[in-house]
Amino acid sequence: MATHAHHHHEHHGHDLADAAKSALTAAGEQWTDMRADIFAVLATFDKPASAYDIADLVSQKRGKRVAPNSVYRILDLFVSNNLASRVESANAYLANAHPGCLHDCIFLICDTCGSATHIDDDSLTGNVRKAAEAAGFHAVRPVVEVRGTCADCD
Amino acid sequence: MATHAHHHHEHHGHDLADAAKSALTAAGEQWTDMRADIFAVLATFDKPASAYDIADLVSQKRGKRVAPNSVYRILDLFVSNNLASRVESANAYLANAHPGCLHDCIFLICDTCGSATHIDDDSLTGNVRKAAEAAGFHAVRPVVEVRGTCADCD
DNA sequence: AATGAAATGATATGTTGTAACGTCGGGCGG
DNA sequence: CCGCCCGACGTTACAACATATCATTTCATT
Repeated sequence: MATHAHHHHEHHGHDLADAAKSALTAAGEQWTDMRADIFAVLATFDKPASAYDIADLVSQKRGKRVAPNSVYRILDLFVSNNLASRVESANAYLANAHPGCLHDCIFLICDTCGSATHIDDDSLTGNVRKAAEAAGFHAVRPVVEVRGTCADCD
Repeated sequence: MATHAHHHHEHHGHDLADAAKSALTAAGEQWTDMRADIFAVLATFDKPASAYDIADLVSQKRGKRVAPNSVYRILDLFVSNNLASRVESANAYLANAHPGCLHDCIFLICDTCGSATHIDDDSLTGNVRKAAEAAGFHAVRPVVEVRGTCADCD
């Protein structure tokens, strides 16, 4: 079973945006309007959002075209600072519900409805890292994702 | 430590192509020239190969353009029949060294040299599946990949 | 205001993946 | 042998994802 010593808030809505802002500014980065808008849009998704999805919605919201380019830049920044994660098997991104708190994330992606849920299991991802190190590999970023069907779609 | 009860041959070269052919025909699929060529090319890579890489090389080999389209079709077939795996975090494919033998694979991908090594640890991937099921998720395909640096590049 | 650094915009292009439909050839019933 | 069907492959077009390059804006600092 999963055991991790610390406690998480799961932030939501405005609260989440605040936490994101705090985490980013704490890292010495700016919290600009553009970044706020992109984070806000990303946070509305319950499934992984592609950079182009986000670009479209932010463009609407601003009444002015925002190029994918800009979105990618900011998503990369978010990922670097744990405000968001990239879901590799979906070429898409998810807002992190507890920004500033570092984990190796595990994602469960439903192939039917597309929703993704996030679980933490540090012992499990720790074992993944250990297995890699045992093979003489220096693990930097474990990618643990599970494709399947969620409880609702079963 | 990893434990798995059965034993693997690690096939190589012609031996590997033979094993692939056997596995595919055993599944009721045909082993055509095109499929043989694509498998052969894929097997020459020690790092994940993109469909386009493969298309280029097979085109050379045949002296006639082979469209990515065709390559994807055949790669999908290979993946379905465990002759190859898709490396999600690299958008690329690897030949499976022991075709016909079903595992949840773990890949270690070096961000420096691009090489990928494959390890099996059924207890580990089993735990990933268990963690997913515990969350009410029906796991079909675990994706466990580790980005980092290999022993040679350290 | 002038400067310089960071953020964003604009444009182009590269890479990855799929859809739709046409053609070829081998097996099979007639 | 003939016509038919079906699986494999070809061709073209396009959709989706991602990055490169350079210009412009913004804004804190001087």
